[in-house]
Amino acid sequence: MTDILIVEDEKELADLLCDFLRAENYTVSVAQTGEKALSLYEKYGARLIVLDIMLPGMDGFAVCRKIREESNTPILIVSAKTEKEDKLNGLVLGADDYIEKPYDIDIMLAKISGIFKRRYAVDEIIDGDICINKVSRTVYKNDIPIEMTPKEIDLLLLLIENKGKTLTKEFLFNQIWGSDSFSEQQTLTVHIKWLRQKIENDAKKPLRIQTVWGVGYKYEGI
Amino acid sequence: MTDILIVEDEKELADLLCDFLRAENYTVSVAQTGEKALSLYEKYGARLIVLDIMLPGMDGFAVCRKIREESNTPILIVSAKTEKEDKLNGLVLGADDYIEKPYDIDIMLAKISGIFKRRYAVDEIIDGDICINKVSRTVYKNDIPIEMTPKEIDLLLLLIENKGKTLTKEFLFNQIWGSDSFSEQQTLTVHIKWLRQKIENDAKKPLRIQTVWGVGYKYEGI
DNA sequence: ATTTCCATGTTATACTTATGTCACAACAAT
DNA sequence: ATTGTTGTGACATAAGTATAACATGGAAAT
Repeated sequence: MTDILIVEDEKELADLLCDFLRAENYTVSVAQTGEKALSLYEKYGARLIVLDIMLPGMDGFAVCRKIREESNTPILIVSAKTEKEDKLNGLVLGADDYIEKPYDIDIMLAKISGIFKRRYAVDEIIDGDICINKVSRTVYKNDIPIEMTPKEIDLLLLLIENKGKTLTKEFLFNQIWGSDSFSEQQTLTVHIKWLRQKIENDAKKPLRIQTVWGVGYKYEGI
Repeated sequence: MTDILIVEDEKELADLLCDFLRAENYTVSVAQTGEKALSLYEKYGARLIVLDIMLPGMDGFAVCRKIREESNTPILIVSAKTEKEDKLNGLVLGADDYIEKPYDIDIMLAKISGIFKRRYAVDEIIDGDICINKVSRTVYKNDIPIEMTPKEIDLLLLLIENKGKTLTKEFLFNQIWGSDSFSEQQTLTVHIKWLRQKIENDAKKPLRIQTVWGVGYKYEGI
């Protein structure tokens, strides 16, 4: 499935947006007419549709209605018209958000990332033999539940949700303990140690939670 | 290094922006004149400069030019003038974006976060057979990971992100060690040496990190 | 009330790695 | 050749991290 389907007849504008989105690791496809959009959607689906209202032939409203007949795929309406009726019309039709042309590219990106977050946030994270359920806050290793203290889960989630990223000790500390906390430094390393004992196969040679010397820690996926 | 250096003579405006940015966890410093800005930049560096054009004394364009002489740090121009020439001037000078006064704070924040994403969330910098992953802070040569110390990575990044530009020893030193550091001179050359041993094909004839005699070093792309 | 238990912090110490310094060699520029 | 600058290797030290053992304080159990 494609992440984002852009429906826009101005090719340059579509391409520009496309570039920015791909730079943020979305997969993107572009349709220049409503008809094309529907057929692409039929064929490949999409997680989000960025839909210009003003289209040659079949207009954006019609596309929106058609898509809503069969799914709840989020739709972000783009329109050059500033009239209120459009805004209303779009949202009533089931669009999830609205942006006016000409738009600032950063605002557009922020809106899109917001929609993805709200709509596609996951509550189960799996990495190798580890599985974390964010809702129940339970951790399984090889399907066997592991007792975790709140702080441990917080720390693990923070690391695993930034898999591959090096997080500074300061950042980790502020996120878990709050920047106004008194305790420091060693507290973090001690908790890292406990976490390793629970999730690493060999706590002596941690593969998952790796030390980045002088900086912090990072979680490496398996 | 500071995240954002605001150059703005209207103190209230600067403070306001400053507060918003700090709330988003950027570190911020403010300069009210061009001269102050340059000296702050020399001393502490910055990841982004938000630069008002209309300044008492040395104007924004001059500041922009000066900074461009020694680095590629992104610059966001702020201007009350709406004339096109400004826009051009600013962008030609190498500014990365442009915003008009009075600006909407949300747009400003979106632009800034956009610049940070595009510029610093670039995971990978590739140059020939060298690949640096900034988020995980790992360096690969021919896909083989190379062990790097924090200072080495900092130094390499600073050089490679200003590819082709000669960075003075003083600038390099201030950026990596901080201008208040005691140690000096030889420390830098020693670190350069270590870096060369790790990334040059022939450490005796360094191609990437070139010595600019009497001035400093520059990274030459392959 | 008292005890027990457990998550969490703290501290001291061993250990590992990075960093800075120095003396001297090599080098470019004049 | 002389001078100032840069490169090098050996070494000392500083800084960061891991670990174990212990302290604390609140919640649950008795």
